[in-house]
Parts: sequence; structure tokens; C-alpha cells
Amino acid sequence: QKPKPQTAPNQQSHHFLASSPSPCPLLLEPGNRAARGGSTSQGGSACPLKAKGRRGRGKSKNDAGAAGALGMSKAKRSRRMKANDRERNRMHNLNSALDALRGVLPTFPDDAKLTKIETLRFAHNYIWALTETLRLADQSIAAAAPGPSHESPFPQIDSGGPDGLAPWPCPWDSSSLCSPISPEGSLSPTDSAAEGRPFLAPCLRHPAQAAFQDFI
DNA sequence: TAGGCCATCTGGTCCT
DNA sequence: AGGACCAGATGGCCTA
Repeated sequence: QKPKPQTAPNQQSHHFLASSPSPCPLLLEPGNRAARGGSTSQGGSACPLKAKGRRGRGKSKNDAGAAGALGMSKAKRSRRMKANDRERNRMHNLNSALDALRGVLPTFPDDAKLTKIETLRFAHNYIWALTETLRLADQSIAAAAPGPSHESPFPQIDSGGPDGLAPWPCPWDSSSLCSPISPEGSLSPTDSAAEGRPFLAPCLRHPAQAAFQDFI
């Protein structure tokens, strides 16, 4: 395993929603990912063909493989090549969406590009964090102005979704927002810890999050 | 050199 | 039938 620099795995969780010196409590630590290998020069590039002057990557059966020289009929080969083209396009679209997602996540400018899995995990945790922010703000307002007629300016995300979704109780004590790590979660917060990248751990009770989990 | 990350190819399956 | 989606395989690039 590649030794990842370990720097306070739960640091960002600890100053999450607190008066943090960081502009955003969810920022990934730049040192960690800056040390990660690999993904800046080629990974997720909008145009992979530009990578190191190579024309394409990986297997090139298109040229000499099964779809090429082997006994594949011209029609079949044509279908295969078209399918390959669509698949390439589909993956490019997926990567574009991933790039767009990276664009709205708070990271340091000089930070290394998030990997795909990091992007998804980070986005998941970021959403969770924002949700918690809203919930706590709502709690504060409710405490300041108690009354039956109180109408919250914030969505009541944790008390039943707007679309009739099941309640979204977070399994962790809201007073200690740090380290809501669930070892059972397929988002593998432990992986993040092992990598020295302190992502906020997921809250997987909401159906949308379950779907997100499936997606990952 | 090993391991991580990634793009691409490919065949199978499901959907329209 | 054709396209979308998926997962496995393969191999390149990069860093420690």
C-alpha cells in the first residue's frame, strides 16, 4: 500500500461548523492530496487524447485486436466501433459531470485534483455537512423564538422530506458533529482515514443517500 | 518496481 | 434492433 501522509484524520470534522481558521471547514488538506500521485497530468482530462502525445490509452484492440484483425465481419466490427465510440462518449460525459461536481466543492486552489472516488465521497459529506448546518441554524432560530406559529426559513430536512421521504435522522449526536464514522458504510470512511484524508463520514439514512451509496 | 488512478475496449444485460 | 449501462480486463502514466 502506498503510504499516505497522515495528518489529523478528523481535523476538519472537528472544526466543522465551529469557528474555524479555515475558510471552509470542509476543505481537504492540501498537503495530503498534493502528495498523491497520478491524477493531474492525465486523469479525468477533458481530452484524454492529449495525454503525453498518445493517441488513446489502454488496450487498442480497435486497431489490432478482436475488433480489428481477428475474424470479425465488417458489419460486426463497425457496430463494435460505434459502440466503443458511444461508450467513450458516455464516459466523457460522466467525467464532465464529475468535473462540474469538483467545481462546486470547496478545495484549495493549488490542491491536487480530487480523484473520482474522492469527489463522490467529498460531495456526499459536503451535502451532509450543509444539511447539518441548516438543521442547527433552524434549531437556533427555534430556540430563540419559541412558539407554535414559528415558521422556519430553513427546510426541515431531518423531519421528513419535502417529497414524503422518510425522515432523515442522523445517527450521530448532533452536538458532536465530528467523526460520525460508520464502519458499515460502503463509502468507507475508514478508507479515507487510512489514506490520511479526513472526509466527513456519511449519514446513510436518507433514501437519496442510499441511492448515492448504491451509485458509488 | 509496486501500487494507485485512469482511459479504453469489450461482451453481456436491460431498456426503448 | 439499437442504444445505454455495467463490470471485467488491459495497459499507460505517475509517485513513493
